[in-house]
Amino acid sequence: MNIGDVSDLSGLPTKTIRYYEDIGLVHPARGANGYRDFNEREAHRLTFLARARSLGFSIEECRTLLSLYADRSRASAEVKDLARDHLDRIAQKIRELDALRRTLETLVSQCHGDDRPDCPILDDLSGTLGKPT
Amino acid sequence: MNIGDVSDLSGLPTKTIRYYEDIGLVHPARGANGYRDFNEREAHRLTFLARARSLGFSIEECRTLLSLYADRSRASAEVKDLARDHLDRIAQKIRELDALRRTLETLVSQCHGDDRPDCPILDDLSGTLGKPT
DNA sequence: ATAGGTGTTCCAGTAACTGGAAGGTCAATG
DNA sequence: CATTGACCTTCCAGTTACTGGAACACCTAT
Repeated sequence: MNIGDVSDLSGLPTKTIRYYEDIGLVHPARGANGYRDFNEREAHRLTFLARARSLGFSIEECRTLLSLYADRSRASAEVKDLARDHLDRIAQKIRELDALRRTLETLVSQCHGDDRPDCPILDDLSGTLGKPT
Repeated sequence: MNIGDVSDLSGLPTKTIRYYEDIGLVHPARGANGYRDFNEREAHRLTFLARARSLGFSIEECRTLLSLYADRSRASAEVKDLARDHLDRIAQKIRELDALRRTLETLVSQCHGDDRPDCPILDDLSGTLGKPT
């Protein structure tokens, strides 16, 4: 398969696939014309990567997941730990964003938002008032 | 004030402050020795930036906010619009992360996580099963 | 004089791509 | 056979918002 085919298959842009080869996540063979030639296994690694990335795993986590996937004797506990760490980070990020959202909502609701110049949002940013949050 | 002083004041690392000067967010004067010399106004801009960044506004949004802040005649509606756009993006991000969290939670809960090799998480990533989410 | 704590510049690296230029290859058509 | 257009190649640069480090100047105090 050429790069365009695995791109269609995996949903990853060709640019990204070439990048993944650069950083050693896939190892396609090369045809006589210099084109990359993906076999089943390499194509499968790409769909695996696409899914793992869409779940928010970092490239390095994906690298680990791929090696765990290739290791037929690894314990599922290793994978679960990685996934749980990732889950914790996501949950933490959500909490942070939610705190941010609440602060911003308060500020936005306090700003009358008309053509007058006084603005509680800028007042907060400039620190001229006791800060909320 | 030297850069170290405004760093203490604003909570921003000196590296970041130099970077902010590079990209034109602050314009400190220079002393005879070549050291940056921050007056009240420039120091204030830095605390403004620190707060705006901590609320998740991008550098370019901060640039806009600073100019709106400097413009005594601007309408508060402009600021409110910017803040609301930002709020919308945050809310969207939260929704996405939450969907991710739910998917991962399902996967993690399905994995027995012991020393056996079979693992629903990897199965999902490899696409050998109907995908949840 | 010297030591430590500042400050300066400049270069490179981070994460994960993305865009674009310049050019080679392939399949089909006229 | 030539050409067209889609596809492929490599390489370089840019993105975001910094961060680290090297090499060097300066300032204060002992």
